[in-house]
Amino acid sequence: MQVAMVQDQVRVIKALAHPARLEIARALAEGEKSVGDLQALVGGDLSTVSKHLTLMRRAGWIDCRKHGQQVLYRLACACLPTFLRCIDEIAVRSSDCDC
Amino acid sequence: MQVAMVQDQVRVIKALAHPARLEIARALAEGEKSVGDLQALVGGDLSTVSKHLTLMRRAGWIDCRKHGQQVLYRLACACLPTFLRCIDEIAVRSSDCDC
DNA sequence: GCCAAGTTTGGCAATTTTGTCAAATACGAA
DNA sequence: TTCGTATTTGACAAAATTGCCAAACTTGGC
Repeated sequence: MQVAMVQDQVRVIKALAHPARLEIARALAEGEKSVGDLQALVGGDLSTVSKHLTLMRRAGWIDCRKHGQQVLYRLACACLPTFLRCIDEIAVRSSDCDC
Repeated sequence: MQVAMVQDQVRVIKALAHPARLEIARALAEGEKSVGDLQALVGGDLSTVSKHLTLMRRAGWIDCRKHGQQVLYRLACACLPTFLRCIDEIAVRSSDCDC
């Protein structure tokens, strides 16, 4: 496994390793949303949300398109549900016993 | 989705969001290994590797057992290959075009 | 008991990530 | 063009993560 490849993979993982970004990913799994829509969901400054989205887009998780004044974001990968199922499974198990 | 649950999920994701930890996970997918074995693989200080392993264990990705003076670590979840396949797919796609 | 090998823990500086404000940009409507 | 809404970018302080060293455990063999 090449170093550059591992770094890309880590960048992909880090892009979801944040509460707001994980919630954004879940929301986009249900359909396209604007930056404002997502801010209403996760809170915080609009510029913060915009930066989260840039990060996720650079990593490859999401795509965007312009629609009037808005920028609509949507999932770019079909494997998110599978990914989340795996995470959920482990999260439930680890919260049972934090020894 | 509850706040505590999201935090647990983020902890699980973060546990693989590091080059050394991702390589450790891949290595353990092939079988049990000691801390020393893993240090030989990823380099760095032994204590650093040990801390990575503690983090991954707390998150729920791995388990360990004592065997003489050694501590043998192994994967605790079956979904790692699925997880990695998803990450690889996105990593390959995003490295095509970093616009 | 004592020693050596293997591992973990505590402390701490260096680096990276995060969030907010202000300013800049993009676009449609009047 | 000018205005108003939507979004992005730059700068910077606060917070979290990382990696190394030294010291502390733990276990098996003598």
